[in-house]
Amino acid sequence: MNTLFKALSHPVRRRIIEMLRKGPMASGDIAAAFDMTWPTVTGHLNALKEAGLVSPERDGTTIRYRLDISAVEEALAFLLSITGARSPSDGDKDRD
Amino acid sequence: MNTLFKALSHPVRRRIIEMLRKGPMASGDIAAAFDMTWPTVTGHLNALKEAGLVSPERDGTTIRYRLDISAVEEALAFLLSITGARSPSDGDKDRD
DNA sequence: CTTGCATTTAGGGGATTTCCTAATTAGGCA
DNA sequence: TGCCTAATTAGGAAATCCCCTAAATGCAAG
Repeated sequence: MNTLFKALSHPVRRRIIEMLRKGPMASGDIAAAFDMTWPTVTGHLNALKEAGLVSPERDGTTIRYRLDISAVEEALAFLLSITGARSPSDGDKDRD
Repeated sequence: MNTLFKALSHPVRRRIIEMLRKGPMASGDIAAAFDMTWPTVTGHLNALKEAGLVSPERDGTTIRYRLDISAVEEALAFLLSITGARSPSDGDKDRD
C-alpha cells in the first residue's frame, strides 16, 4: 500500500497509468511521450511495477507494459473506507 | 494531486486519516497514539494539511485537526477514472 | 509580567527520490 | 559471428524526506 500510493504520487507515473488505460504499450512508445530520457522513464516503469500497477511482457525485442487494475482497486478500497463510513453522531456537531 | 498522493504514501499519515474519520482530534492526542516524537507527528500533520486532507482549528491552547473529505474524493475520482472507464475493445484481446 | 502547558518551528544527519550520461543486456537478422 | 535496435542497469549529483533534539510561539491564569 505504501509503494502503491508512492507510485501514484508522481505526475509522470499517473500519466503513464492513464496512457495504459487504453491498452498495453511498448516501453519506447511510453518513453517517447515524455520530455525526459528513456532510462528515466524506465525508472518510473519500475516504480509502477514494484507497486503492482503494471506488468511487463516481452514480445521479441520489444517490451510491452500492461496496466494491473487490481492494484488500483486496493488503493480505491482504502479511500472508499474513508469517505464511505463516517460516524453519523459527529457529522454535524458544530453547526451554527 | 501530487502532494495528495504523496501524503497518502506514508503509513503514519494514513493512520492519522483513519483516526480522524471518527471526528476531529487534538494534536497531542494524535501524537500520543504513535511511537515517535510530537514534532515528527506535527510534520506529518503539516504534510496532510499541505495536501488539503486535514485542516487545523484552534480552541484556546489546543489545536484540533479535522479530516477534509473533499481532498479524499479528488484522489478517489482519479482512481475511479482508471478502473471505471476501460475501453471495451481491448478488454478481451487475447481470448483465443 | 511570569509561569505553565499545548503545539509548532529550526536545524541537522542519514536515507531515499529523481534525473542525467555511460555502459550493458537481449533479440533479430545479415 | 557481428551489427543494429529495444530496453535496462550502473553510478552519481541535487533535491527531498523522515526522524531526532533544542528552541520558540500562543494562550491562559495567577
